[in-house]
Amino acid sequence: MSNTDINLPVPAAGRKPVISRADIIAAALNALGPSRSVSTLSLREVARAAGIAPNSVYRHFRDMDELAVALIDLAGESLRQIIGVARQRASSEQGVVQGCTDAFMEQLRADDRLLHILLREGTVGSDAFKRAAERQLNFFEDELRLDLIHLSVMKKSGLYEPALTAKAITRLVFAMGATALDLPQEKHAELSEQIVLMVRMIIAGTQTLAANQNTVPSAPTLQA
Amino acid sequence: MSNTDINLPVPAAGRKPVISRADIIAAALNALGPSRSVSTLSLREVARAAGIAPNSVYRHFRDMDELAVALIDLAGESLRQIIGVARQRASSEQGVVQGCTDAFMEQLRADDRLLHILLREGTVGSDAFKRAAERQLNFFEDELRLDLIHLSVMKKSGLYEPALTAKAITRLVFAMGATALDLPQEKHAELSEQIVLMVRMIIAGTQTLAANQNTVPSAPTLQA
DNA sequence: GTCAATACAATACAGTCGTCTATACGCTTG
DNA sequence: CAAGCGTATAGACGACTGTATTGTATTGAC
Repeated sequence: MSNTDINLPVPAAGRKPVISRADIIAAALNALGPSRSVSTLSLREVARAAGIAPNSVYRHFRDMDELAVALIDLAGESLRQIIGVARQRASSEQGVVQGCTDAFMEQLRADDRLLHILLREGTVGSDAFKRAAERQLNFFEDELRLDLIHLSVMKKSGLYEPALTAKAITRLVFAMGATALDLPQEKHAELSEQIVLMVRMIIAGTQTLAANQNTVPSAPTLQA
Repeated sequence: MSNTDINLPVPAAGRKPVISRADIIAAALNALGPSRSVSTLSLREVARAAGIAPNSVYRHFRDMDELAVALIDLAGESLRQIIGVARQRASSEQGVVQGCTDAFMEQLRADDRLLHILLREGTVGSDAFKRAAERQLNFFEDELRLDLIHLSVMKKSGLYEPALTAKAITRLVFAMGATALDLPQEKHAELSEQIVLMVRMIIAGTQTLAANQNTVPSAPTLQA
C-alpha cells in the first residue's frame, strides 16, 4: 500500500513537503507521552505537537485511525526486532525465556513510547485499531511458535499444541507487561521474575501435556 | 440566627429523588452498548440516556471517573458471583476448569455489558479507573489461589507458587476473553476450548515445577 | 399555612473537536 | 519569466464537551 518514508519516483511537480509522515508520527509519539492512550489523541493535538495546521495532517493520514494503525505497526516492528536480537543471542531454553523477557522488560523500562502503545491499545479503539494490534500479536505468536518447535526438537522435549502454547505465552506476557506500565520502576524487577516463572510454567505444562498425551491419552493427572 | 452547619442524618427534608444511582448506572450501561469503551462515555450522554439534565448526574457522581469505577466494581462483583456458583457446582479439577471457563464464556455470550467493561478497560482510562479494574482482578486471583490450594490438597498434586499460578491463569483468561469480545459468536466455542487447554497447560506446569522443585531443591524460591 | 431544604431543569459559557472552503507559498516545468 | 500544481495555512462552521448559574417544583418539618 502506501509507503511510509520514500515518495514514489513521480517528479512531484509542486511544493516540497516541509513535513513528512515520519515527522507527524514522531510528533504524535511525543504528544502521547508515556501513559496516554492513543485513542485520546486528537487530530488537532497532533498538529499542534508537529507545529502545523490541523488540515495538514489530512495530507498524510486520512484520519486518526490511519495514524494509530501506523503507530501500532511501528511499535510491533520495533519490538519484534529487539526480541529477535535477544533471541539470536540465546541458545538454551532457559536462555531464550530469560533473555527475551529481559529484553522485553528493558524496553519497557527505557520509556519506549512505542511499546506502551502496543501493550495498552489491544482492547479499545476502532475496529481497524484493534485489528492492527491483533495482527502484531499474531506476528509475535508465529515467531514464538517456530521458536518453540525449534527448541523442542533441539532439546528433544515434548510440545503440546505449539500454536496454542505460543498464544498463551504471548498473551500472558503482554497482559503482564501492560500492568507494568502503571507500576513504579522499582517493582519491575519483581514483575520480571514473575513473568519468567509464568512462562516457565506454561512451557513445563506443554511438555507435560505432550508426554501425557503420548503415554496415556485419557489420564488427566500427572505424576513426575 | 440559627445556622445549618451540621448535617445530621436528617431524614431528607426535601424533594424525593426521582432518579437513583442505580438508574444512572443502568442508563450508562444502556448507552454503552456491547462494544463501546467506558472512557468514551460523556456526562451529557449518560444524562441523555437517563432522561435527566446533565447537571443532575453531578448529584450522584462527582465525575465520570466515579461512575466508571462503580461500573467496574459492579462488573467484578457480578462475574465473581457467577463464577462462584459455577465453582460450587464443580468438584474435580477438570470440572472446575471446564465449569468456570464455560460460565465465563457463557456470560460473554449473553451480551452482558458488565463483563465487557471489566475485560476492556484494564489498560486505559484514568488512574482511578485502572486501579479499580486491577482491584477486581486481584479479587479473582485471590479466590482462584485459594481454590488451587484446596484442589492441590484434595488431589495430592503439587502446586508451585499458588499466587503466581492464580495470577497467570486470571490474566490469561481475561486477556483471551477480551479478544473474544470482537469475535463473532460462532468462534466462541473454539476460543473456549483454547482457553481450557491454556489453563490446563498452566496447571500441568505448576504441578511439574512443584515436583521438580521437590526432587532438585536448587532453584531459588520466590515468595511475595 | 409557612419555610427551608432538596432535586431537577433551563440556559449559558468557554473550550475542543473534526471538517470545510478559500487562499498564500514554493517548487517544477515550460 | 510565467503558468501550473501540490503543500500548507487561515478562518469559520456546527456539534459536542464539562461546568457554573439561575430558576422552579416538590417535599417534609414546624
